[in-house]
Amino acid sequence: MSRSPDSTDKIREKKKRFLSREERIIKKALSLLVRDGIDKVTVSAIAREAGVGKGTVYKHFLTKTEILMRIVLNYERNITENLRKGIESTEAGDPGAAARSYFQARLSDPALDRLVQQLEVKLQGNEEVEDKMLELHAMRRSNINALNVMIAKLIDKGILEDVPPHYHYLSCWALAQGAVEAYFNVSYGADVEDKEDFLRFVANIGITMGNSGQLRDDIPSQCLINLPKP
Amino acid sequence: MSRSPDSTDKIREKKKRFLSREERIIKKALSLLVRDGIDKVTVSAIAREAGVGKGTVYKHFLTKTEILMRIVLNYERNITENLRKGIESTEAGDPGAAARSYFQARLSDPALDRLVQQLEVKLQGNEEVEDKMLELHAMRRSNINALNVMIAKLIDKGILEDVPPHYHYLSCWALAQGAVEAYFNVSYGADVEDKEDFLRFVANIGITMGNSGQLRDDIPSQCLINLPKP
Amino acid sequence: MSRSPDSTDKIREKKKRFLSREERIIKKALSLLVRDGIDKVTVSAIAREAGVGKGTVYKHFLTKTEILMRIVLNYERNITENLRKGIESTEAGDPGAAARSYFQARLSDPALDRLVQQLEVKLQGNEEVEDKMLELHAMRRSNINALNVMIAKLIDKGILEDVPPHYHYLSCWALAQGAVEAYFNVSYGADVEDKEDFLRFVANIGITMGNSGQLRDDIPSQCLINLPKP
Amino acid sequence: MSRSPDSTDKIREKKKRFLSREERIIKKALSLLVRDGIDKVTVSAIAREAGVGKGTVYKHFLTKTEILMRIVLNYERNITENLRKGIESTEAGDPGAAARSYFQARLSDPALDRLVQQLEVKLQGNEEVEDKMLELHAMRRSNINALNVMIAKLIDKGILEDVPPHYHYLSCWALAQGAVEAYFNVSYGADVEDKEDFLRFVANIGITMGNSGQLRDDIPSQCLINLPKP
DNA sequence: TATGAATGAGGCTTCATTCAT
DNA sequence: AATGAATGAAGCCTCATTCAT
Repeated sequence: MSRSPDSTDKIREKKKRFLSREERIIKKALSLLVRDGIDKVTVSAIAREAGVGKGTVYKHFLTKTEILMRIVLNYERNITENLRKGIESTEAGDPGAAARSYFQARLSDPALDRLVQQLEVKLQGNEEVEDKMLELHAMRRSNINALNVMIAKLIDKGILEDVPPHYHYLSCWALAQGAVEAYFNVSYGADVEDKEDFLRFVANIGITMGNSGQLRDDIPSQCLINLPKP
Repeated sequence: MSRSPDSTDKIREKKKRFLSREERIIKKALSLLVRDGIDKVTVSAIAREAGVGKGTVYKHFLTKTEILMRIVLNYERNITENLRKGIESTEAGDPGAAARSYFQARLSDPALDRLVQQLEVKLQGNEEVEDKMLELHAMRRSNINALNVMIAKLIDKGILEDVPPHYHYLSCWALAQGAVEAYFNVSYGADVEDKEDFLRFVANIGITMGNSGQLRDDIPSQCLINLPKP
Repeated sequence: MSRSPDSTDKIREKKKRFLSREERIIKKALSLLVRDGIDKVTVSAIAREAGVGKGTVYKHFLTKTEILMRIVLNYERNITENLRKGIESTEAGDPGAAARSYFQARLSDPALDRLVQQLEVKLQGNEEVEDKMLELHAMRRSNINALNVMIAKLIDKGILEDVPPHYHYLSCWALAQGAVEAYFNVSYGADVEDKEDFLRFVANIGITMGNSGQLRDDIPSQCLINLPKP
Repeated sequence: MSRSPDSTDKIREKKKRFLSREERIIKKALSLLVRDGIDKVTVSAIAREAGVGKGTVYKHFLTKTEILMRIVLNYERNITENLRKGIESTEAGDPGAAARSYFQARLSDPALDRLVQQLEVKLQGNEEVEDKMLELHAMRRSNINALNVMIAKLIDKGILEDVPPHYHYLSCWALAQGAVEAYFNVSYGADVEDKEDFLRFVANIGITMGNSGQLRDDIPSQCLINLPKP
C-alpha cells in the first residue's frame, strides 16, 4: 500500500514546485504593492505578474487578504530574527546591539517597511485573518518579553533611564516607524538629499535615546549602524 | 434697488447654515474614518451619518477625494499654527518650545493624527487634488524655512548638535509619527496602560534629542509638555 | 370689483416680463444645446445662462422635456410659416416656390435645424409631452394637406412626376434632413470648403427632383435659392 | 511539451464561444437600442438581455461607449464593402451601380441605419473612442477618394453635372440619411403606406440626381434598385 | 414670487471570488 | 491541477425635480 520511492520523489518534487510558486506569487505581489500602492493592486495583476492564472492564486491563498497577511508575517519574522540576534549581543555585553539590529533591519529597505506598516493598518480588525493576526501578536509579545528582560537589566546597570521598560522599545519602534515615513514623505523627504545619512542619524538617536546620559558620549564608532544602500 | 437689510440677513443666515452643514459633513466623515478605517467609509455612509442626502455631500465637495483632502489640509493648518507659536517662543528664548508645541499639537489627538497620516499616503499622487496637495506642500515648505532658521541659531549657540538642520525637525516629525502609530498598534499599544504617560515620554525625547548633551539635564520640569487627555 | 386701470397695467406689465423671461430661457437653452450637445445641457446650466434660478425655470416649464419640446414646436411653426408662403407663391404660378421656401427655411441655420431633428427623435414617444407632440403632428398634417393639394395640381399640369404626392414632399424633407447632417458630419463635411455652395446645390436638387424633365432646364436663375450666410 | 491536439481544440472552442458571446452582446444591444432609443438602454439591460452578467459585458468592452462605437464601425464596414462593389460595377460600365449599391445597403435596414446615425452623433467628440473614430474617418476618406476618381470620370463623360465631385456623393449621402429619417418620422412616415416603395422612389432620385439630363430618361428599368423587405 | 440647497433614483464601472472545462 | 471567463455586489457620481425660505 505504500507508494514506491519513485512516486514519493515525484510528490516531493511537486510540493517543492508548489511552494516555489507560492514564493513567486508573494514576491510579485510585494513588488506590485510597493510600485503601485496598496489600493491599486488587484488579484488579476498579481496573477499576471506571477505568470499564473487567477485561479491558481486562489489555490495558494484563500483570499486576497491572506496574501497581504502573509507578507506582513514574513516581514515580521525577519525583523524578529534580527532583533533576537541583537538581544543576544546586548546580553553578551554590547548595550546598543539590540536597538542597532532592530533599526538596521527596518531601515535597510524603507519601502518594504513602509508597505508592511500600511498593510498592517489595513488588515487590522479583519476577521478573515484573525488567526494570522494573533500569530503576529504572539510573535511580538514574545519579542517584548525578551526586550523587557534585557532592558530591565540595562536599567539596573544604570545604562538606561528608569522608566517602564516598554517605553524604551516603543520609542525605538516609533522612531523607526516615523523615520520610514519621513523617508518617503513628499514634503519633508524631498529636502533630504542624503537620505541614508539621515536614516543613520535617526538610528543613532534610536540607539541612544532614553539612556541615562553617561552612555551618550561613550558610543564607540563601530556602534554606528551601517545601513546598506537600499 | 438694494436689498432690504432683512433680505441680506436672510442670505447671510443661509450661507452660515450652508457652511455649518459643511462642517458637520467633515466632522461626521472624520468620525467614521476614525471608527471604521479609511477603506470602509463610503460617501453614502457619510451622508447618512451627517443626516443629509448623498447629493448634498456633492454640493459641498466635488468628489469623495476632496473630502479627504480637506481633512488633511484642515489638520495641517492646525499643526502649522501651533508650530508657529512654538517657534516664536523659541526665538524668544525658550529653546524647547517649538518641539514642545509641535508634539503637543500632534499627540493631543493621536487618532486624528494617525488618520491624517494615512489619508496623506492615500492621496499621494492623486491628480484630482493635485492643487490642494501643492498647497499642503507649500505650507510645509514655509514651516521648514522657519524651522531651518530657528535651528541654525540653536546650533550656533551650541544647543543642538551640528548636523544639517533638517535632520533635527525630521527626527521630531518621525518620532511623532511613530509615537502615534505605537499608540494604536495592537501588539505594542496594548501593553501601555498609561498611554498618555508614554506619549509624554516620547515627547520629551523629541524635545531633547539631538541636543548637545548640556541641555539635556537642564530641562526645567515645567518644560515637560502637558498633553491634554484625548 | 374691477381692478383699477393702474393695477391692470401692472399686471399686464408683469405678464410681459414673465413672457420675455420665458423667451430668454428658451433662447439660452437653445444656444447651450447647439454649443454643447443635447446630452450635456442641464437645467442648472440653462438657469445659470438665463440668469435665473432653477426654481424659476420650473415656474415656466413643468419639466426639462417641456423646454425641449417648446424649441421643437417653435421651430416647426417657423418652418410652417415659410412653407405656407411658398405654397401660396406656387399656387400663384411659381412651381418651385414651395420647395424653395422650405429649403431656405431649413438650411438657413443648419445647426438649429439639426438640433431640432435630434430633439424630435429624443422626444419621440415621451408621454410627458404627448399633447405637444400631437400639436406638432397636427401642424404637419395640415401642411401635408396643403402640399398634397398643391402637388396634385402640379402633377396634373405634368410638371411633376406622377407618383403619390407625398413622395415628392417626403423626398424634399429627406434631402433637407440629410443635407443638414452632411453639413455637420465630420467625415464628409470637412471636405466641403464652401459649405453654403453645397447647400445651394442640394437645394436645387430638392427643387427640381421628381419633376418630369421638361421643368428641369427651364428653371430661371432667379429660382436658385439664395441661402443667407449662417 | 506541446499541447495535445485535444487541448488545442478546446482552447479554440473556448475562443469561439467567447467571440460568439460578444456577437450576442452586440446583437442584443442593437435590438435594445432600436427598440427603446439610445438614451434608454443601460449596460444592465444589455447584460440582462444577452443573458450574461454585467461584469461579462465589461470583459468584452472597455466601456459602454465602446459597445456603441463597435456598432457604428461594424455598420460602416458593411456599407463600405457594398459601396466598393458598386464602384467596381460603375467602373465596369454601369454608371448608376455605385449609387444603387449604396442606397440599397443603407435603405435595406432603415432602423439600423438610423440608429447608427444617431450613435455617430452621440459619439462625436468623445475622447474615449477617439482612435476608433479616426478609424471610421479613415475608412470614409478612403471611400471618398475612390468616389472622387469614379465621379470625375463620369463628369468627364458628361454623364454627371460638372460640379465638385463631392457634391454628388454628399447629395447621395444626404438623401439616404434623410430618407431614413422620413421613413421613421411619425408625422410624415405614418402617411406612407408602402414605405418600401417610397424608399425605392428616393433611391432612384439618388441614382439620377445631378446627372446631366441625358441620362435621366435612359435608365433601363433593371436599374431600379430592388430593395429587400426589411 | 424667486431662489438654490437638498434630494435620491439610477447609471457606469471595478474587482474579489467562483467554477466549468 | 490550472485556468480565466463569468459573476454581481458595491462604490462613485449626476442631475431632474422639489420645497422651505
